[in-house]
Amino acid sequence: MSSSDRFIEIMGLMFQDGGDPRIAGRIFGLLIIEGRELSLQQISERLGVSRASVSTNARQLAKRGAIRLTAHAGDRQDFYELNNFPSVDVLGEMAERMTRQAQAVREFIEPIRQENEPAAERVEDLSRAFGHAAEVLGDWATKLRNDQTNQRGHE
Amino acid sequence: MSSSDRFIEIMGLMFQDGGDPRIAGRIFGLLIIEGRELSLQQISERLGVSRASVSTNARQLAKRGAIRLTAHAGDRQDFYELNNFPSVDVLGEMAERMTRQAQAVREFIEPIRQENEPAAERVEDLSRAFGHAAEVLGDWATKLRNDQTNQRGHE
DNA sequence: TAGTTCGTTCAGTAGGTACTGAACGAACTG
DNA sequence: CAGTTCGTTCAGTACCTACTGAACGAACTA
Repeated sequence: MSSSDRFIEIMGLMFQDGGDPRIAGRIFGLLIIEGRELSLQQISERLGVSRASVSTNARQLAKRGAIRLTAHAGDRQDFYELNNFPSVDVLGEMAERMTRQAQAVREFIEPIRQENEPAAERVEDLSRAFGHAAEVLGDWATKLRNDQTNQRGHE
Repeated sequence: MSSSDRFIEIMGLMFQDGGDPRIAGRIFGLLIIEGRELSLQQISERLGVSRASVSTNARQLAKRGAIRLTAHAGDRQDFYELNNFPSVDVLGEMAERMTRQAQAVREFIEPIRQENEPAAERVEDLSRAFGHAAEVLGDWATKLRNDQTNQRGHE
């Protein structure tokens, strides 16, 4: 088993550790190793998993911004490849999630204030923490994008 | 069902959504609402779950820094309460995890370079991304801690 | 000593996902 | 038209983990 294969498995375990499907991590790892677009079929064969799983998980990864779907005229196949700056897109997704959570928590502040004033203060703190997290993540993503754009521009 | 109870359930679902046990989120939510220390037994009764589950999940939350274990002379019970700055500790934990991941990935760079030079570059990028993430999270935690310490100090 | 009250551990279970295989629609070819 | 090759969907399964209940050790009391 090559180091590349082991790396792919490690990525699977990292994803699993974070509560995501192992296959998603393997797809991500494979696309890092290959560095080029692969068809859904190729991914399926290379990883030894069903096309159904690849379809589901690759779309999930694309939604998160880690990889992207590509297409070619005259070819019905879906290709997937590593996004240019996967970390940027993943951070953006995390920021959105934090925003949603901040909003969800915020809706409880006033109702809880009717029942328990000090508790409402703590809930408000939590909502602010989520909001702040969203902000920091968003800024970070922006900074990363600029850094990487400049770096590439100098090549 | 009160707004506080609904809030506790929402926290459970948020944790579940993030890949953590629902009970952990409920404990966290309960301690936010109560704003004081509760014994393991009290948490168990209030949430309607076994002491075993509370034991396991509360220790997990304490390990992550979201809550903390407290004790009193002459009382064998374990009490848990919200940490002063839960977000700070949670960020610190995340930073540590990123550091571990950066390290785990870094170990693959050279072996992969032997097999596939360009792939090694991409793996190195990933390792740097994790390392950078750890750094940003650490800085953020430090900044938060200072902000909050100052804020409290002025009260 | 025996009995109580803690928290923890662990085997077992229930519930929920990850994954598969089969069926399907769409887009194409001959 | 039938046949092929795509991707997706969905029912079924296999697995995994969250949770429980029981058993246990520790620390205490009587």
